Amino acid sequence: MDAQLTRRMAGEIVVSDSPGETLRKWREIFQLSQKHLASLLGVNPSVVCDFEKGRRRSPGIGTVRRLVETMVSYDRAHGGRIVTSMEGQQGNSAITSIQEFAIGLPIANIVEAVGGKVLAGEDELERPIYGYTIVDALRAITTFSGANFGQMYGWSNERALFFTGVKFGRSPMIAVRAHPVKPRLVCYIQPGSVDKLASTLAKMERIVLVRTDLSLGQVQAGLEKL
Amino acid sequence: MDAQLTRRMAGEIVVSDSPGETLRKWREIFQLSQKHLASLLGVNPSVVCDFEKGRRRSPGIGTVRRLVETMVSYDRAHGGRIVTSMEGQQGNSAITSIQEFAIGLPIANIVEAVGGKVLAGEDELERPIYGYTIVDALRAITTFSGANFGQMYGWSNERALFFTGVKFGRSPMIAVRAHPVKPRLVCYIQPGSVDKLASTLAKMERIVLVRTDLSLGQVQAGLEKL
DNA sequence: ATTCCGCTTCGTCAATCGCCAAACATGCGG
DNA sequence: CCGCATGTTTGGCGATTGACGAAGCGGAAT
Repeated sequence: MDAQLTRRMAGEIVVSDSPGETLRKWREIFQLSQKHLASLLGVNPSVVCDFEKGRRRSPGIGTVRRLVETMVSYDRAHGGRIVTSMEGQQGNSAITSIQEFAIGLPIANIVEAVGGKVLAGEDELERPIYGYTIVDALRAITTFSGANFGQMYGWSNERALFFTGVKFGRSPMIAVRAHPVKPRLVCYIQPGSVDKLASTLAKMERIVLVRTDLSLGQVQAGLEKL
Repeated sequence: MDAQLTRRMAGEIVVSDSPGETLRKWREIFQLSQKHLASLLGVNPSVVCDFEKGRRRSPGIGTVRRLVETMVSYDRAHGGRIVTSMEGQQGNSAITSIQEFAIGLPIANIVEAVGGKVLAGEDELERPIYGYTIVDALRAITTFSGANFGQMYGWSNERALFFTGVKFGRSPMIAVRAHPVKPRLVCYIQPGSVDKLASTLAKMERIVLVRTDLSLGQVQAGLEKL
C-alpha cells in the first residue's frame, strides 16, 4: 500500500549526494528523534547517527530499506498522519491502476494470474514484461486528450494493458494500433464479445491478446500476488 | 535531468524483495549484456552476475547508485532511446514544475536564491522546507478541478509554492487559504502588484510571502543550484 | 563437433560496513 | 552549578561486501 512512498524515499536516499542528510530529512519529516527511530529499529542510536553523518559511506540497501519501511509503517500504525498527507493524489479517472513489477515476468504468468484465455499471439508467451495498466475503455476514449495516451504507459513500455468496459473489442485495439508505443499484452476484462478484427490487429502488431471473465476485482487481486 | 528516472530505479531496487532480479530487469530494459555493463563500470562481468544472483545480500547504496547512473547516462550518451521513452509525460499544464530537495533547506536560502523580497512572515525564515512547486496562477484557476489542487503538493507539504502570472496577488492566497494543506512559503514571480489582503492572509496562515522581480527562467535557474 | 558467447559459480583477499559500548557534547530547567 | 535528556563522536571487532579470475555450463553459430 505504501510501496510508492517507500520506493520514492529509498530512491531519493540512494542517489542523493549526501544520503545521510537526505535520510535525516525524512526522519525529520516523520518527526522522529534519532533515539526514537533507533528504538523502533532495535539498534543503538549511534547507528542512526552514523548514517546521517555519513560515517557509513555506503550503507547496505537492506539497511536503507529497513529504515524507510520502519518510518512509514510506524507512522501508518499511529494514524498515518504523515503518510496520508503524501498520498498519491493524481490520476486521470479513466486509468484505474498503473503498476510496475519489481522483476520481469513472463506473459504466461500474467495470463494465468488473471484466468485469461489467449486469443492471439500464443507464441510470445515467455517474453518478460515489466508492469501493467488498467484502463476503462469507455472513459479513456471520451476523456483522453492526446497527451493522456502517453500516461497509459508507466515507466516501461514492455507492459500489459488491461481494458474494462469493452463492448466488441475493436476500438481498444485500434487505439493501440494508432499509438506509436505498443504494449506486449492486451487483456479485455469481461468483454461483451471479441470481434475478429481485434485478434487480426493483435497478430499484426505481434501483441498477445487475452480475455478474462473474472471481475476487475479478481484480476487486480491476481496481479497483486505476482 | 534524468534524476527522476534514476531515483525511481534505485528506489525500486532497494525495496525489492529481490534486488538482484530487479537490477537485472533494468539491465534488460536498457538492453545491455552483463559483460557490456561490466565494462562500462570497469569491473569484471562476474561482479555484475554476483549482484544479480544475490550473492551480495545487501549491496551498498554506492554500488546501486553507480549501476543505475551508469545505465542511464550510457543510454543518454547514445541517443537516449530508452531514457526518453520513459520520460516524465503527465502533468497538468498549469503546473510548471514540481521538485523535491534532497535535503531540507531553510526558507531564507530559497528566498535568497530567487532574489526575493519578504512581504510577510519574516520570523519564520529558518524553517526547513523540502520541495517546491511552480504554478501558473491564471491557468490553475481556470483549468484545475478540485482534485488537481492536491497535485500541487508534491510529496512533502513543507514546501514552497511559486506563482507566475499574478495580477494582484489576492486569488492565489485565497486559494491557499481555502485549501486544507498549506505551503510554508508562497512566492509571486513578477507580480503586477501585491494587494494588502495577500499579506494579511499570509500572516494569518503563518506563511512566508515573498515577491521576486526575476523572470521565471532566472528563478528556476536559482532553484536548480540549491 | 568445435568454437563462441553470455551467464553462473566459487575460492580468495583487502577494504569496508554493521553494530555496540562507552565517552563526549550540547541544551534546558532547576 | 548540577542533573538529565538528546544527539554526536570514537575505538574496535567480527561479518560482509567489492572485486578478481578461473572454471563450468548451455545454447547458437560456424
